[in-house]
Order: sequence, then C-alpha cells, then structure tokens
Amino acid sequence: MSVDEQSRPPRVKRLPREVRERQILDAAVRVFSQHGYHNASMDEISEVAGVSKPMIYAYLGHKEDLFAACIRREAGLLMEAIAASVQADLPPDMQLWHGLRAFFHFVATQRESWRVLHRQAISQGGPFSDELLAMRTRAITLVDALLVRYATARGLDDAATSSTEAHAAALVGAGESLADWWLDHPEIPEKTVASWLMNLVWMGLGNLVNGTVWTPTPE
Amino acid sequence: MSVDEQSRPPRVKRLPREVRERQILDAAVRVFSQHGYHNASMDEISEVAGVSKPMIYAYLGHKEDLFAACIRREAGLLMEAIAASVQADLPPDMQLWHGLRAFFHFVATQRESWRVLHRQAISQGGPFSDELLAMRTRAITLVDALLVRYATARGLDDAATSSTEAHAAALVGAGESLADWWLDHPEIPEKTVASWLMNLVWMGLGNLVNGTVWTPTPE
DNA sequence: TCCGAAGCCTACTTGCTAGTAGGTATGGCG
DNA sequence: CGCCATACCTACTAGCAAGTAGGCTTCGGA
Repeated sequence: MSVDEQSRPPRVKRLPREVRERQILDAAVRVFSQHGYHNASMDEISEVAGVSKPMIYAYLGHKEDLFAACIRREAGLLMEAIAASVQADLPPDMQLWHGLRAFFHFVATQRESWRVLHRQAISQGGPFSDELLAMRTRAITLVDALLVRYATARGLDDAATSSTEAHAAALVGAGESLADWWLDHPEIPEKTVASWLMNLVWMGLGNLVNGTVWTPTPE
Repeated sequence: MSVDEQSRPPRVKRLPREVRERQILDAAVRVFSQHGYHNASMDEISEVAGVSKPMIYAYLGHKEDLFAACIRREAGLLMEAIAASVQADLPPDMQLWHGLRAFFHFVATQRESWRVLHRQAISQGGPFSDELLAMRTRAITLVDALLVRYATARGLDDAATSSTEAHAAALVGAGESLADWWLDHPEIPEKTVASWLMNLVWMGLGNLVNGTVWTPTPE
C-alpha cells in the first residue's frame, strides 16, 4: 500500500525550505514511480515526505507542477550523468560507448527515477510530456550528431546521412527497452548490456555506411 | 475537447448486442488514445459511442474491464496482422522483414490503436499492463526465436546465443521508438523505415555472430 | 393478445482527492 | 520585550466521475 517505513524521514520540525523541498521531491518521485501520476495522491506524498499537504502546495505548487518538477530534476540528473561521462575530444564511437555506460549505470542505481521518467511522463498527454519529450528529443539529437560525425568521417552517401536521425531514435528506443529488460535480468553486468547495444547499433550503422546492406530477396 | 462529430455513429435504436459492443469498443479506443486511461471519462466514451453509460456497464463491465477489452482486441489485431504476413517456411531474415513491414503498416493505418497500446497500456501499473506486457513478451519471444534460428544456422558461439533475448528486446524497443519517430515524419515511405530497422539490427547481429565485434579501445 | 426478454434511458448516489481556509508555534532581530 | 516572517498544522470544501436504481419501449414467440 505505502512505502517502507524505515526510509521515511523522521518527523523533524522547522527545517529550512530547501531541505523540505528536497524531501518532498524525493517522496514524490517514489510515489509517482510506484503508482503512476493519477493514482498517486497528494496525501500519500505528503505522508511519505513527512510533512503536511499544504506544505507541498506552498513550496512546489499544484500536482502538475510537482510532477513537472520531478521530471525536470530527474531528467536533469540523467543528462548530467551522461554528459559528465563523455569527453568531447574522443572519437564518436567512444563517446557513444561512455554515454551508454553512464545511461545504464543511471538506470541501475536510480530505478525509481528511471521508472518515473520512462513510464509515467510520456504517457500523460498533458503539459508534462512536453518537458520529457523535449528531453528525449535532446537525447536523440545528441546521438544523431555522433552518428553524423561518424558517417562524415567515413565515406558517407546521401541515403545514410538522411537516416541518421531515425537511427538515433531507434537507438534511444532500443536503449530504453533494453534497460527495462535488464531490470528483469540483474545478473548481467552493466558493461555487457552496454556492449550488446553498442554492437547492435554501431555495427549495424557501420555496414550501412559501407554499403553492405541487407536487401530482401526478390519475391 | 471531444471527438469529431462526423465520425460519431448516428443515434440508431435497438441494434443487436454485437454491433453495440463494437461501437463501444471503437469509441473507447479513440477516447483512451486521446486522453489516456484516467482522463478518459465513461461519459465521453458513451457519448462518442452513441449510447448511454449504463449500456457500457451492461455489455463491457467496469472501466478497467473495458480498457482491458480494448487492449486485448487491438493487440490481437496487431499480432494477427504480423502473423498473417509471415510464412513459416521462409528463412529467418525474410520472416523478420515481413513482420517488420506488417508492424509499420499497422502503425500507419491504425494510429489510435497503436497509441493506446504503446502509450497507455504500459504506463498504467494495474492489471492491464499485464495483458499488454504479456503481448510484448510474446513479441520479444517470437523475435528471439528468429534470432536463435539465425545464429544457429551460422557458426554460433555461446556468448552470442545467450544474448539473443536481449537483442530481441532491443529490437522491439527500437521498433516502437522508430514507429513514434515515423509518425512525425510521414513523408518517409514505410518500406524505407522498415529497411532501416532491418539493417540496423540484423546486420549488427550478423557482425556479432561473425565475431566482428566492436570493443572499446583500452583506456 | 399476452408475456418475457432484450435494448435502452434519465437521473441519481457516492466516494475519493485536489486544493484551501484559517489558524498555531518558533526563531531572529530591532 | 514585541514584532514579523517563516515553518507548519488540522481541519474542512468542492467537484468530478465511477457506478447504479429503476423504469420505459419494442420485438418475437406461444
């Protein structure tokens, strides 16, 4: 029904605003990730956070605002984690590799953040999804840039470059899906999963650039 | 606010049960796909369907049941469409190819069905997602079987076979994501999109089986 | 022509939860 | 000390939407 007692912050009094805001956001992420946006009640969030409901409204605003704040914070953390792992002077394949590893690492260590980002945010067709969709688009664009750099470095042909954005979208989706799959198979090391995806996408693209493409046998 | 007038069924009287059930399901898929499960109201569905609310309860049961019925019907249609396109005696790559084309064709022609399947069902953490998650798992298993057949036909090594399920998960996710991307780029022909994905995954896998893998340069 | 079943509706109840009104402690500071 | 801002709470209200009670027509068959 509700979240573990033990991790609930003890009811302390008169803490400064920043601290309370953090506690509330933490609680909100947990509750949203467990029940989804609509089934999460402000009452439960306030209970988990160890404050009363009006505090939430005073500090973070309405339910929508609160949710958006969660998304923004968690998405920011994810993007930061990825950005921190990537050095701009490395070749594109190594950049992608490090980015992927950071991504999977984030998923493994911040499950609840990941759930709220992946499952909840997209499905709510409101003002939220914009926030999240924008983030996702940013990720796709980033990957796209890598692919373009890669294709340009090799002998590119027009067909290949026009499709990098689609490939980036496919990669991001594959990463999300693979991350979910991985959550059910925790025995696989993170490095292994990352390398699977790396190979799948990067080498598939490599062939495409080389002109070694698969074509259906005529019917 | 609500769905187009013109496509709403005219208020006819005393139709047989099967017809009304179809109308209700059609309406429910539309409304669920537009507003999401929670924001969809039974009142709106009944209005769009051209019947009164108690009819829905009499024929399809509670809101959850109705939603599950939608999922089951639409998922069934999708799986049927894919199954119908695949001939079991073809080689695995051709099977995958035809399956992918059927999938993208479905997404293009049944947008609302796709939306309700992809966006809504998974995110609702209730009894529904089970229904849908099972479907998705079935799809992954199906693809996995193809990959295994393929890997076995070539010289397989253990590492490659142990990872086919993960690759299947990645492919399914890539397909979903690419489908979404494609909805925003309708100028691309279906065949092209399908071939991108086909190449990306199939040839990536091909390299993996051959032992031509990407590895990070030592740091 | 009577009767039951199937099709269908209007109008209600009810429960839940977002959001608020209006207050009480507590600490700092002039 | 006395004032104000900040931190915080216990109640409430209000409104939406799920689900239902109870009844009214129409059709087919005995």
